[in-house]
Formats: sequence, C-alpha cells, structure tokens
Amino acid sequence: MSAQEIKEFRELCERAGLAATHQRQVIYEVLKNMHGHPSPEEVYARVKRRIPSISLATVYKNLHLFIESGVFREVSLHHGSLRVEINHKPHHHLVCTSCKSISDIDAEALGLATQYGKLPGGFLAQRFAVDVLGLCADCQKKAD
Amino acid sequence: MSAQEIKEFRELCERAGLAATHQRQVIYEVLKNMHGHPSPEEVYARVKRRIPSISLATVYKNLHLFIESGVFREVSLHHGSLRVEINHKPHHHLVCTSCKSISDIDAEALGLATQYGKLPGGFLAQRFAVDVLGLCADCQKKAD
DNA sequence: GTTCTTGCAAAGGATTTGCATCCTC
DNA sequence: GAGGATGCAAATCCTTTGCAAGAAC
Repeated sequence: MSAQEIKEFRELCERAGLAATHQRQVIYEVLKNMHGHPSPEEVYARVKRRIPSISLATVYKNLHLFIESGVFREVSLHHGSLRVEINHKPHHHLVCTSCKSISDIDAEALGLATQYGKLPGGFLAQRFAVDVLGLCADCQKKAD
Repeated sequence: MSAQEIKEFRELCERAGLAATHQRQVIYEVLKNMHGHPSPEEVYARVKRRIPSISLATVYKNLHLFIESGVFREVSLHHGSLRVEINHKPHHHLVCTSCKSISDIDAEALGLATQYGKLPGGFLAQRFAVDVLGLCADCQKKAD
C-alpha cells in the first residue's frame, strides 16, 4: 500500500473512531483489491496469506465495522450470507435464477428512473437497491 | 378453509407433483392468512396451534417446496434469514435503515420505469426486486 | 403396496460472544 | 497506562439431513 493509501486508511479510521491496527489495514487493503461480492471466508483466506495468525472472528468484526462506518457496503442478495460490495459506482445486480451468478450493471446502463426524496406515505428514499432477476446469456443458450 | 379453497389447494399440489397432506394444507392456509414477510419460526408457531405435533423441519421443507413450485416467493431482504412473501401484487420494499422495518409499496405507486426483456450484455430481465433504503416517517420524526 | 412425508434428533454452516492477552493512542 | 482490538474456543442461530414410522395415491 502506498504512503498515500496508508494516509487515506488512517484518516478513515480516525473519522470512524477506530484504531489503525495492522490487521485492519490488511483487511482494508485486501478488500480494495478484490472484485465482485466476496464472502467473509474469501476475505479471510486472502488476509491469512499475509497474516497467518488472523482469526475468522477478527475478519467478521472488521467487515461489520467497515460496513457500519460506511467504508464498504453490504450486498443484499437472494443469497444467505454476508457479502461485501466492492464496486463503489452506483450500480445494481443481475441475478441469474438458473445458475445463481450475480453480476453488476451500472445504474445508468440499467436506466431506471429512480427518484430520491419523499415517497407517498412519508418514507424518505435515500438509495435504490435493485436486483434484476432473470437469465444470464449462458443459461439462455443452454435452455435452447 | 372453504371447499373451493381446498380444491384450489389440491390442484396446486397436483400441478407441483406434491401429495396433499394435512400438514401441507395447514401451512398453506396459515400462509394465506398472514401478512408481511413471516419467518419460518412465525409460520411454525401458527401452524403449531392447529397441529401441535408439527416439527420445524416440516415447515422448512414445505416452505421451500412452495417457493420452488412458485406458490409463494422468497423475499430478498437486507436481513439474514428466510422470509416468505405473502403479498401477491407486484410490489417493492421500503427498508428503513434506522429501525429496520420493512413495508411494501405497490410497483405502480413507486413508479419505476422497469423494462423487461434483453439488457445490454444479453441478460434477460424477468423481474425487478427493488429495495428502497431510507428512513420511515417515524424515524424521521425521531431524528429531528 | 409403493412412494412421498413426517417428526425427531443430530449435524452443519455461518456468525457471534466471552475472555485473556496484546497493541494503539 | 487505558481502552480498544485480537485470537481462540465455545456458543448460538438458522437451516438441513438421515432415518424410522406414518400417510397419500
């Protein structure tokens, strides 16, 4: 991690009121270099390469801390367990109901006319999490 | 359950290739009379009033069978466990990030311009599952 | 009768927790 | 040094599974 990135990490911890520990830093760095929607186990496996003594519990604790402080986001999947959102651009998910694969699509490319602000009923809309369910290109071919 | 409803239930089982058992019927009936997004435990509690000997495993098995055969749907929540969708009208979810409450909103009332069919990349969109994240009216008042 | 279901108890996976030790601030 | 963080193991929660006994077709 570059000096710039270390500074960024330390500022981020300060803002969130978290100590800038070595484990925390490595988890952060590993996440930044992952793609898609990694599970805690996947993150753990990667971090373990650099800190063999790390425990899964520590990974869980830090993932939650990162999510709580808004550094990363949790993915809402049609799926049972915790997944971390790596993609920082506004986007939605294409969920294939056949092979269960999940891919991202830019919010713009999907072109949903989402409107923020007050909805009828007084609910204040701040973010739209859209899962598009359907069939991916591969599964359509197989279905022929 | 009326004679008409029993007939409906038996046809439904036949279509899905399922035996029309007593337990299955009561689970179905209980679901039909629930609202919102009940958990397996909640369904179990209700069914148990009428069939005290029922087991939680049976409830789980049947919920999955109903979901697989398209009789009910699974809710995708920012939430860890299985929930059954009772509302059959096309709708989306308003998820309050403060109190975690979830309410339904009709697809029309939300007015999202969802488009079915092929998306760029070849994905075939069949259904849109939208979670609107934000603050419910109550939590906005409390935040003042 | 055969096959599908049930109920039970045990197993399984994912996540959390308690606690002693260790590291930042 | 004080309080937060870590690692470990045990605990917990949610869900699934194996199997013998019972019900549906």
